[in-house]
Amino acid sequence: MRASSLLINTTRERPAEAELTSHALMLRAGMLRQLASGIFSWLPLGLRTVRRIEQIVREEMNRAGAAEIMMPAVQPAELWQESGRWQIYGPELLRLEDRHGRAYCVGPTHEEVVTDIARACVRSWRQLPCNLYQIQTKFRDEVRPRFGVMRSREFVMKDAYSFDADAAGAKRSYQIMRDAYVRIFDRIGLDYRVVEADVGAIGGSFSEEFLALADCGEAVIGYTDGDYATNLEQVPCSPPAAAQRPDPGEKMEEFATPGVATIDELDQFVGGIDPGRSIKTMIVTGEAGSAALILPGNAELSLAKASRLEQVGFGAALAEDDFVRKTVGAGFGSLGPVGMSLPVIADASLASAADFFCGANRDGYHLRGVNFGRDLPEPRFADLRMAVAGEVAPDGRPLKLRRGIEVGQIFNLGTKYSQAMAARIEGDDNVLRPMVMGCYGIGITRIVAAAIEQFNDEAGIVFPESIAPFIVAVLPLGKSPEVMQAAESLYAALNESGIDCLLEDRGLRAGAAFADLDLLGIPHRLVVSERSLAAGKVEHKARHTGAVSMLEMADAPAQVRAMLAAKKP
RNA sequence: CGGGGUAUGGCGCAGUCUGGUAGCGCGCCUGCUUCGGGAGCAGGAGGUCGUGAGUUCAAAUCUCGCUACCCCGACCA
Repeated sequence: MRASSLLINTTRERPAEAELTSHALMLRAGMLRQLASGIFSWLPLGLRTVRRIEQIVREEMNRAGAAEIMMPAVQPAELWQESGRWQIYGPELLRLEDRHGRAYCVGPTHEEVVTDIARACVRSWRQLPCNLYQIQTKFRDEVRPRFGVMRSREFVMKDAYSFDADAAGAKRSYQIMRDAYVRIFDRIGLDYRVVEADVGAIGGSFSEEFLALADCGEAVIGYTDGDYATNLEQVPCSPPAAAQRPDPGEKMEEFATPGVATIDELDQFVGGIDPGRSIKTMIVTGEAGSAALILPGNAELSLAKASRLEQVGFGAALAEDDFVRKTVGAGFGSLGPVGMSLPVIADASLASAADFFCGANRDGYHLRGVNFGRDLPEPRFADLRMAVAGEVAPDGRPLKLRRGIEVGQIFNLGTKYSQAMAARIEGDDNVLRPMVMGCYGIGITRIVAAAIEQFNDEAGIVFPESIAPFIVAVLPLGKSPEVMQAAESLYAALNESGIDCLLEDRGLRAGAAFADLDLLGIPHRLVVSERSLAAGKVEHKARHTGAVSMLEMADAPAQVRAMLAAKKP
């Protein structure tokens, strides 16, 4: 392509609305334009990178035996009512009506539609396993979109769905997808980790996330120098050293703590509490009900772990202020397990706690000298807290933390949707059973942002060859016909040899052209000038390393090809 | 949904307190000179100042309402 036809629109200044480096660079490079909150247009350069990512994904999905389909973005409410999600999905689902007053939604995901296809089209177990995928625009009405395409409302996703006759088959399909994902992210060149993840509301038995490492990521990975890596909220905490619980040494007494609402304030107020002896109480509500969870004052609650409690159930969230006030009779900051009407579940690390401090369930008061078994019933203990850096991970090594951007997630779904929507198949034993499903997502547009977050420098984007909008840019310097002619034929030769090439034909001055090409992140730059042309050569510069070398003009396409080939694994 | 902020040309901003000619930088157009790391000079185009009402002789500026966008929090298969 010629730069003159690409509507290249770079800016020197960093746009005010961009928080993240990647977002700012995408806007500066003219890849993207925001239309409304969380809704973007992709401009020619940006779209080329999107398409290159799609192509890698498509090739690997096809290689893995998945078949591409295209499902509608707008979906009838009936299907969602059938799966039950019309009621439970919440405001993130964009709902609308057609002219006849019939209800629809803009698809945030496609389990319902694909299950409908499978139940109609899969007629024999002999057609299984079956894996259908699409690359398509999704819409999720996020409360607060942010960080450009990192968390947008409309985005491009590859979603795949596998159907198997039984659990063993589903497990094989899952593994095939997992392998495909590893190939995809390796080919793109992202620095990423595969971590065990929460199955969340989508249900199912097992899930892993693919996280691109980046400080701006919203997920935290707990990992070790060994193979261990899990989403932090799922990392099992090392069991407490089996200390004997000391006998109660103090009498329980209530004392006034005006204005004290946090553990830190309590600590200050009392004048220093042993970390193990202050307890915080959090009221959590999920699908199954509410419970009072107590944790050491310095620990953080994992809502994912709370969701696994039978008393709480899926979707655990901190209870509303009103609910707490009505149930307990006190507000946040004065809650405690003594005399609590809700089930009390204690973090395992509290098993040996004695003579502790906690809220009194009366505003402005706390209790001291509280002991399990004496002042309140012996609670049930469970692993509730978020693991912290340095503690012993399940593989015995010290736990480390790193942030990551979720670029893919794969689920073993089980029969949640096939059961609800009667997507059944008769086995070779003449018994009708729901198909066992898996679903597999990749955030195509989010990968663009994640990659730029990983690959940039002061001058701009440093795209890997895998997803760069162009592999090579040919830049003629000077206006002589000879230079233009040489640049044109070099451009043609490169294209002919199958290398995606940009001809920088906008007639920019050298400095401006260099700056633009650096900003756009094109991996290889070939400069044709009168100087080099006189020697029959062309100057090559690698964006990644900055290394400059002179190539024989006639030989340049072959040499560039060789450089590309050398990098392939 | 709670808290904070912003809205002036394609982009970044000043002007608002103290009402009176809409301004600067980048970019864009024309010309001349220049031409290997964002050139110089000269000339020029482009804005119903988010929106609706009000106050006033007069509103970007003051008052009230609305909307959009950004940030923090909550939320997020």
